Amino acid sequence: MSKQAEFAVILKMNPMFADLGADELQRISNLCHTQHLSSGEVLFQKGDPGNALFGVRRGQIRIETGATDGSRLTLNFMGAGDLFGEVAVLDGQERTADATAGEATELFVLRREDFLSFLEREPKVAIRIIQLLCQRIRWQSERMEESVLQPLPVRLARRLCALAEDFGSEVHISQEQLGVFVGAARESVNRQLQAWRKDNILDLQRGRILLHDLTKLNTIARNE
Amino acid sequence: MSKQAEFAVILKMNPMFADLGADELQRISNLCHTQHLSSGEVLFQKGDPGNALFGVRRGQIRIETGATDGSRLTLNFMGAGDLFGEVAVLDGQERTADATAGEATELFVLRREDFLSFLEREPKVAIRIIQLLCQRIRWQSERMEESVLQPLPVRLARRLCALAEDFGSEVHISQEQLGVFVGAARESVNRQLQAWRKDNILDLQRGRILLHDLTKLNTIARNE
DNA sequence: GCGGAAGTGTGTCATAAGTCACATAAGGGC
DNA sequence: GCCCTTATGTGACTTATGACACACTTCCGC
Repeated sequence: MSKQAEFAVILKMNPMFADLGADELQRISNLCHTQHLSSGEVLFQKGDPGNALFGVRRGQIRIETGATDGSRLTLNFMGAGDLFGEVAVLDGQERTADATAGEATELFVLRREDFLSFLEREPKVAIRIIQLLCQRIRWQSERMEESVLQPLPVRLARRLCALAEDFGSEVHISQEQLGVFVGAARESVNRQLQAWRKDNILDLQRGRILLHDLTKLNTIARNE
Repeated sequence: MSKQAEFAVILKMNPMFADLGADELQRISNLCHTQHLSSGEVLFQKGDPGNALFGVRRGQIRIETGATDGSRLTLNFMGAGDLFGEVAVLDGQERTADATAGEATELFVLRREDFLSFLEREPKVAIRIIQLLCQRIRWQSERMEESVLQPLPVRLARRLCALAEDFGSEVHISQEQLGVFVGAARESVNRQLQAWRKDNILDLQRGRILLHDLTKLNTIARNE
């Protein structure tokens, strides 16, 4: 499969591009480049202009933020097939976090200038993008109301399910970071995880969580 | 001032159109129509296709939702100069709430089909709109994290300040509805308002709140 | 293998906010 | 005026979660 075709597949998996036609996807894919990073190399830092969209071809990128106390907290992991910077490529605003390669990584790069001039030549695609952004705005505001008002177990279950999508049943994350993800204290996260461990829903090890029963976790996440 | 010029002024006041040039605003304004509603008349209902953007020229529109128990809760009031349906006009999705005229009302109407074909002819404006939507997405996600994690007094103060922008220092709203706005129980809202009344920040009457000290309220809203 | 750092487990306490249960008050229609 | 509905005020209780404190464990470098 050509590099471009591979990138098209990744785009297609992202909700933001999923509804575009094969034809349009292919023309966007033709704009892409690739970039290699060695482990630990910095892709961008907070404050850099957001001048591209990235797709992970292989390897891993960590999205992290330098906390005020000097410690670093990982906000997200992007693995093979993940796309990030969809918004930045469109509006060029500053990056709001740092991105570093967690291992040797190869990225697809779609540069802002290339994408914008493409949109200018293809107003129909631009309108399509507008509609997708609108969907995202709606989706966000639904989630906003819904999600944060949920009790901690629900938020935690949702996050774990989401992580399971990316990493399978063995999620490599500290309870501290999990707390940051769901907006809760580390101790509260720990207590909830302990409760689930007693119910054989999962198992705990230093720095990782083994998910045994995704089904139950999903039920909790739905909060029915 | 011509009808179109008046509409342009309203558009300009909305963050979504504020950064467009005078020239572009004027061309958009030229697409507008007007519509008259008598008091109590229904503008649209939940589930209707979102086929237009509206600006209130005079009068008042209530955005409300039929709760499952049959009672109606007002989610928002739109007064003269307010714009609503910015997202619907772009993506045409279903309305998520009902809109009714609270009094005799005259509206500016920008129809979806007119706006989209305008964007198709003017890809530069479309790209501009894309960037504005992106800003909104960023703004939303910042607020999402920030706002809902704030304690109730902060959320309440913010909402009251926002209402004061629209209605001046006499806000006509029930404590019940205020509770819905900030995602809190009516009783909690009442207790906080009572506390502020004791501090002479505001005064309470049946169905309305008199804001005496917006400055203090703003300080609380900033949560410093 | 020692020592420190980082991650984890748990008890105790404080607090914000929801829930329930009333009492009271203010308009509105007759 | 008189009732009825709706809005408001408040006390008592419960619960979820954060905050602090501290023990214990695992890993890693020297």
